Amino acid sequence: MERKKEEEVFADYARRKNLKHSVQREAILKIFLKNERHLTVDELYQAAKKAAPGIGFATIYRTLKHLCDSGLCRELKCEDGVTRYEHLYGHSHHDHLICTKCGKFVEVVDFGIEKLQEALARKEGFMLTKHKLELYGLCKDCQKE
Amino acid sequence: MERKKEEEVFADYARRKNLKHSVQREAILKIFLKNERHLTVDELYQAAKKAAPGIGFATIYRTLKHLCDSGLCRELKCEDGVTRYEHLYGHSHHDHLICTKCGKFVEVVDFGIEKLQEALARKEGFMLTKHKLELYGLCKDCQKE
DNA sequence: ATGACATTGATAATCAATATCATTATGTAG
DNA sequence: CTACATAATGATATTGATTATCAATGTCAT
Repeated sequence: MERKKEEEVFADYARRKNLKHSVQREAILKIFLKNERHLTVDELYQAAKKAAPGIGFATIYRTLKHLCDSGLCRELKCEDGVTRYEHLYGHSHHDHLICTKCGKFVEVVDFGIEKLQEALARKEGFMLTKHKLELYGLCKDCQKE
Repeated sequence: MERKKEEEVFADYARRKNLKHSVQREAILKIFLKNERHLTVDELYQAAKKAAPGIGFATIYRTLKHLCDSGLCRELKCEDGVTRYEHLYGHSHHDHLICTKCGKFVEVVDFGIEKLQEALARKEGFMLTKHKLELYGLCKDCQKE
């Protein structure tokens, strides 16, 4: 039972949605797939301009929407006001550990925390659908300076 | 060792900053203090208009900035894109349990979770400074419908 | 009452994200 | 290959939230 590759997932989505090909979208997709980092719209735009000069922000936003719809990508509204995009497909649920100095993002999970969250919600009569946990601090390297 | 009242905290701040009085700011302050709920800018604006007709959004924003500076208030950027303002003074750290249907906000704390967060961060070499935990789901009432 | 200066509201400006729209590109059917 | 339907693009306008600007007004110590 092998998992489909991200490229395939998007190809399926494109077929379902009757999307046509375009160098711009392919460029953006390629950049997104090559980067496991959490990219901002601007970073994506800067990188895409190299492969497809003249590309506009609208196309970046449009393509990101497609990526999210297809299940490959997830929008992350960060505390600093910047919106970042992370890989979703094949990534199980996780939270984020974020360095407030260098901006490093680390994906973390703790089943203990997850369990306690459930218990906490139940105690208040809530039925949980999702949660968002972001831990901010200084990473090992940034503590030295 | 009694704790100062919120009114006093703001008065001290105003003195420090050489703020002058104004009916508008006093109206906003009064509304904020009377409401323990998590208010949006618009709710505050609507309420303030009754006490000070002709008041502008700029004044709401300016006053909220003062309230935050003074330590009475905290800005909360929620997942739904709406910015809310909550009471900070005298409120120890807490997280939020949010109903995605009716918008109810419940303040919660769980020391177990806090401990595990610390441990998790330590394991990754991070020194935590703050965190943000939001639990989304349906509250008891909204589950019935 | 006066002068220094904080405050206000209207308005313009900014910033991220969306919508509009004429032009261009893609792909399928002949 | 051509034609046609339609998706995609980029420029530009628009929106919504927030901030900056500025002339007019309010506050307050003297």
